[in-house]
Amino acid sequence: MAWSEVHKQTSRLKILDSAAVLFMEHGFDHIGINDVMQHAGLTRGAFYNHFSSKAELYREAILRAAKVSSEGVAKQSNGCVKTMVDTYVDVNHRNGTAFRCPLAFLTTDIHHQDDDVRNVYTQIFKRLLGVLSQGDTNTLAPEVIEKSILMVGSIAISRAINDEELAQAILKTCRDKVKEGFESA
Amino acid sequence: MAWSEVHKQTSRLKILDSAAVLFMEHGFDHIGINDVMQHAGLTRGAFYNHFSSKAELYREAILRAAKVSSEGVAKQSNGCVKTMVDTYVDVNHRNGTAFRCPLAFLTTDIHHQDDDVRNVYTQIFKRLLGVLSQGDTNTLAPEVIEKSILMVGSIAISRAINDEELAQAILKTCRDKVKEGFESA
DNA sequence: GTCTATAAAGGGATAGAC
DNA sequence: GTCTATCCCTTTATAGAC
Repeated sequence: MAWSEVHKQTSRLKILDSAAVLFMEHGFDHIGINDVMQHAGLTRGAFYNHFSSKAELYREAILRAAKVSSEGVAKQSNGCVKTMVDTYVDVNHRNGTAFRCPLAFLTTDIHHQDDDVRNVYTQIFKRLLGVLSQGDTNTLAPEVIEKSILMVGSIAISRAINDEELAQAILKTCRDKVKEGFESA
Repeated sequence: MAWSEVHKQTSRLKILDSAAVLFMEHGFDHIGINDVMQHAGLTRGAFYNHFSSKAELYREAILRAAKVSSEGVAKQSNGCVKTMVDTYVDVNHRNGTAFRCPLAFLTTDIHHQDDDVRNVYTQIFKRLLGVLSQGDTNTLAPEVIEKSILMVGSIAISRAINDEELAQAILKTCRDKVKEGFESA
């Protein structure tokens, strides 16, 4: 690959990483192209050499955030599902430290977006169902669905409310409930 | 009360009802003052005789939507908690027909707002905990928290995903789970 | 490939007539 | 109290120099 090609790919990834962090934290409408490019160390004009629109950036940023998020969880949990749940349903996730799962950070934002974005969200949710079903082919078993809603819902709702004590209680309760039935490492 | 006073209160309520519907359905950023006023049958210029800012309107609209929502649920359920859950965790709620609970429709929008808005959201959530605790003073019992997350989370997440079949499965599973332990009417 | 400059559109808020 | 007209700022997207 030529130098200019490498340079372009590097810039693209920087833009994508910045977008992933900023969109998850502040939502689609509160982040402009300018914010993303400044965070990436570039200027606004260069954006359209990498993405055709803000909407396209959003789609790719969600996938990027999901990748970073699932890799971050996997790294800490070493394949143990109970530890994975502990890492996901945690105050550090709620506060946006380390990683930010788009399922929980963008829940209601997604409903206002077009079908392309909603498809991406749906695919990521189905991946979570796959992980929770633990090899069982029935990803729609009641326990699997219930646990997925508790995981995503507890993070999303604990982020919305303005009461630290209640937020902590929500996280602890849901964390314990989701871990029920999984084998210890 | 003088005629002009009555007129003003009538206009104010029309604005508030329009704002409640539009904000719940499309979110804070996708609805302008103009949209709200047109929906209410008025023009933009008249808005600031009733509210001092868009943010103030948002706070009041959330409270209004919560009131409409809880009254709508109560009306259909006649005091029976199981029926209340059936009405709330339903595809008609998911699709925004009839009523729209701000807890589930604005979950991630709220995190981006100021403390006043987040306080309102938190108070509404605590009211739900009170209803689910059924007179028991311990609104932070694990079952109460768990049920509240399943109710709000199932509506919020089923609205985000783009797969009708999965959405229906989520609603049915969570509805059944939340009803466990409550007495039939 | 990245920069500066600018076009074009949208929306919050205010002024003043009636 | 409600209307029309307007100010002003933000933001997406494009044009053209280097």
